[in-house]
Amino acid sequence: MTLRLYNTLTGQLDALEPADGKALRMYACGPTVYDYGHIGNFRTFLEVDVLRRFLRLSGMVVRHVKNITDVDDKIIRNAAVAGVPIGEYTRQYVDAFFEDLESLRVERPETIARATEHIPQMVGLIEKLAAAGAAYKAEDGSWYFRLAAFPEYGKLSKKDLSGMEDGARVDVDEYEKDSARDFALWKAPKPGETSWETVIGSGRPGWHIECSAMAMEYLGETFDLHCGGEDLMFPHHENEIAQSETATHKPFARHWMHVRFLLVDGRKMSKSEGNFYTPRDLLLKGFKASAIRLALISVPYRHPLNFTFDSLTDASKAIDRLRTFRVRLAAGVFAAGEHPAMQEAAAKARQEYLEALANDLNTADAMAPVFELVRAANTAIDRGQFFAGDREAILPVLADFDAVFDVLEDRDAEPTRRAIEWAKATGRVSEVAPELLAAQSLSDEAIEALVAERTAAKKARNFARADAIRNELAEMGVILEDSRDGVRWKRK
RNA sequence: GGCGCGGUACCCAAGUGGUAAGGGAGAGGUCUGCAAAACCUUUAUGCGCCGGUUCGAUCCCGGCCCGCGCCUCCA
Repeated sequence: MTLRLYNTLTGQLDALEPADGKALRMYACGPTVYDYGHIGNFRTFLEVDVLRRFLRLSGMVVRHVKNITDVDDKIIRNAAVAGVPIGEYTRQYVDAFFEDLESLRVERPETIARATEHIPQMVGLIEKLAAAGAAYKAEDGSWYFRLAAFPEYGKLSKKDLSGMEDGARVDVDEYEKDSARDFALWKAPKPGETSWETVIGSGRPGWHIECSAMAMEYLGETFDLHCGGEDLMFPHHENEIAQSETATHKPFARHWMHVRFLLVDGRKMSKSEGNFYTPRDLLLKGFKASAIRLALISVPYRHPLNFTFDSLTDASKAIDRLRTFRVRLAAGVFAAGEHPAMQEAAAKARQEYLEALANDLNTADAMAPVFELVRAANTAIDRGQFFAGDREAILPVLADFDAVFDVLEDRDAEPTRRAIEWAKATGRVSEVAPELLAAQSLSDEAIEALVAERTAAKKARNFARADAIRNELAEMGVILEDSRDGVRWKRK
């Protein structure tokens, strides 16, 4: 099914297809690793994950490049304060980033490109711009892009900068620019700063140049899709377009996708507002990784997402409903045959699910038919009108759902365990929810033993003892469900 | 000031020019030793407010109110 995706460049829904008819080449702006990623960052990465997963579910081959900005002013400053080389400083955050992506089950792109490993490509691009007269070197050795060289500047963000007077907002640090809006391609080092010796001089790359250089390195001068958070639209992406298209005289990305911001309690998340959360913070509070994932992707990417703790609780319960249903299907014993109505319901749900996603990745709309199918199937099972063939019709629908949403399999213990380990290692144990520590201390074997004891007590009609065990487990965050096929338990 | 977005039930949140998906929560019921899970019933004559277009508007147009984002580093 062809995805119709909003294209910032054209302002409309455009079909997203590989220009070469083979593989969809996409570039997504990744993190600047000067600190732990927060849920706002991860919303963007998760939405891009939804995109690539849907494309793959549709049978498309995807070549996805994600960059890691491992050199910039903040990194240099923070590393200097810590008294370590920038590579050492960023390593902890790069590692943490990948760990968080794994916790949130974000698929790994085909290529991860680190800025510090592509300095020659960036220098090459700057030389090319210089040769074309679009880049110039300032007295201190910094290089700037001459905005006047690219008349189409502003076409992505629809900004008309013609009225902007030169010098109206001159940054005092950048007095050497020819024009106030010219942006840095290469920054000359201040004393003691990390720098590279290159043919264009000593220094470090400006931010925008890395994405142009790396995207072209792996995807070619023109590629299919460029993604990022809405804040990157201007000036970052606009600058990428300017420098890339000036250098190649070819369109840079054909399609641009921008993920809207996540808000917390209706406000932009920021450290100073005190509403700033990382996935780790939430795991330590006792929220499951799968709930974080679902909460962050269940609102379509083009709408602002208002994050609240309630949204996590809601997501967690929704996941429980789906997981419980799947276990019921898997564990149930059904007679051979099938029910026409159920078969039809499954086919309809799958169709509606795929159509919703194909319509600009409307995840909220996509979930509805899946839940409707769950209810229909539960009802049929309750009434004994559900057959083995119906299960076979429904399981693929759940599989398609999970190919994108990826929350049905319970893999929540590991991210939580990792977060607790991290908290212990970094002196944050006080931030760990007490019930989480209690639950962690209870092994699966210990739970099984208590469940067995309770079952025995029930058989002896010693309900007081049975209930006592159930309550004890409940306090440790373990929920029991009696069923005809035996007792099921799960961690809350 | 410029650009843009949103205001749908108790909460979250889709959606369509023809009469409001889904999730969570609440209430009542079925089932159960009791629970849990599941199911059934129930919860917006209403989609910020006021006009207009239309046979008909939550959805189109205009005005207004409220909230938010970007325009500077930022996912």
